[in-house]
Amino acid sequence: MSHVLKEIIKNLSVDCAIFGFEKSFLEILLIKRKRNPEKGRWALPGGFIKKEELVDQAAKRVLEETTGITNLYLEDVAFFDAPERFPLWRVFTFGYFALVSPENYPVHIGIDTTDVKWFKLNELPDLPFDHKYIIDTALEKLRNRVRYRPIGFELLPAKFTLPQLQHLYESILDKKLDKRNFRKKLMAMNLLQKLEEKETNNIKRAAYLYRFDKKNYNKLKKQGLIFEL
Amino acid sequence: MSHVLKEIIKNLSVDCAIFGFEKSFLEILLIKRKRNPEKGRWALPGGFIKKEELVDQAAKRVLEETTGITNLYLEDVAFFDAPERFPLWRVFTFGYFALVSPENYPVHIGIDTTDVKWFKLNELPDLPFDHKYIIDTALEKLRNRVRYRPIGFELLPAKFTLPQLQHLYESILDKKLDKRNFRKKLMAMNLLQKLEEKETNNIKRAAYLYRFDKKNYNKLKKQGLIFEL
DNA sequence: AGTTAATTGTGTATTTTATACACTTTTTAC
DNA sequence: GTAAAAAGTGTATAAAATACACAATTAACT
Repeated sequence: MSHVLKEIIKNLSVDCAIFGFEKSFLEILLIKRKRNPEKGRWALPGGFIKKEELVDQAAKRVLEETTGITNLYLEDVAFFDAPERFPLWRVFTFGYFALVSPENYPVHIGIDTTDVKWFKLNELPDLPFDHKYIIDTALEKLRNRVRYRPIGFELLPAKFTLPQLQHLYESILDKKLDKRNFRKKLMAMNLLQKLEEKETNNIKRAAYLYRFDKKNYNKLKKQGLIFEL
Repeated sequence: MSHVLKEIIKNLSVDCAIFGFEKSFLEILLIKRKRNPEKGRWALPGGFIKKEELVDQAAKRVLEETTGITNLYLEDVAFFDAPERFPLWRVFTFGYFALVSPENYPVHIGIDTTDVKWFKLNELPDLPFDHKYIIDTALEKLRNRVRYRPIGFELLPAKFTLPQLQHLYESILDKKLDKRNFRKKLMAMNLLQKLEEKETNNIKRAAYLYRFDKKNYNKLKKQGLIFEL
């Protein structure tokens, strides 16, 4: 690797808001900072952009370096430019987000990091910089998305129940949905396969498991009817 | 003005795609560059961000300095980060856009500029850097907007005809609309006032003039049903 | 074993919104 | 005065979103 490739751009960074859907709850991935400023605090995975790097690439690299997550499609959310957002000098940051099934993306502790953990969205610790604001902005984007795209289907756990899925949508949209209408719309998309199995370890009545129907999804995608998250 | 306020950030700029709607056509405002690189060519109004400045402010300032347009609400489109987009060194740029009625925003030749002119979108000159791509991206954003917001109502000329307005929508969406359905939807919004006057200087049958009903617009806006462009 | 409580699962009727579609009126140019 | 171009106008149909209630399953409790 050449010297140039290692050089960073000191006034540009990326921060990643990785949302996870686990057991009906919407979560977010945070890292514990190894260095100052804000050493020891939980924060979004982030880092500086390098001299010859595209911002998208920087986001992927930074996420991998800090959390071990690789091969994830990250989407641009917005830029954050408040002059005092970083205390030492002025840093503009690009916010990125993704929605994943945590079981598909095992994490490990990376560089500049002393811990990595999923937090339920309503149990967030106090975050440094403008990271809470970045998360809120990313959530806002997720909410807009979910209205007109079958979001997150590729990112679900292999098997899931409809109540879980509805719970995910309700978490994202922050409102109750009608069970029958939700299912009707889902079924109309023709993207789910009902399995014979039911969930285990449940209290009360067990729900049927479904899996995502990749074949149909790819067919629709070819026709341009569905877009990648 | 302090020294710091004048200092620029050499690797960050803004470029403004200002769309105008004049006599049924969608146009864009370009400036002729006074300096190298690309001296003498038509390009988007743009310039570097200053050390203590928000990006939104930079966009407003740059637009005013180069074209004389003041007091215009500009909206962020996207960032552009291709390493070779600026030939001399690496510059990230933030694209901004607005949709205006040119008659409400008279232009004059500003700094670093030898000319300012509105160009019809289908009669664009060859543009330097990635400016054509920035315009296409801004148009894409405009197209998405127009679907679920009564775009541009505040920005129309004081008096306009429905065929003109329909033409605007058709230009943005790049497709024909049904006259009756278009009017039905418009009228349902309750945002237009029909005037007694008709347009002049016309060939064939003259169309009635309408004006934008600000009172109703503000009422709806207070209820959160309408958002600023 | 029977009862209670929690959760899953299922269909229809109504309202709202979007779409398709054709002729008359006005005005200018010839 | 007639031909040509554009403005103006309403209804019927299809599609999509919404509102709504009860029976089935299972675990926990007595």
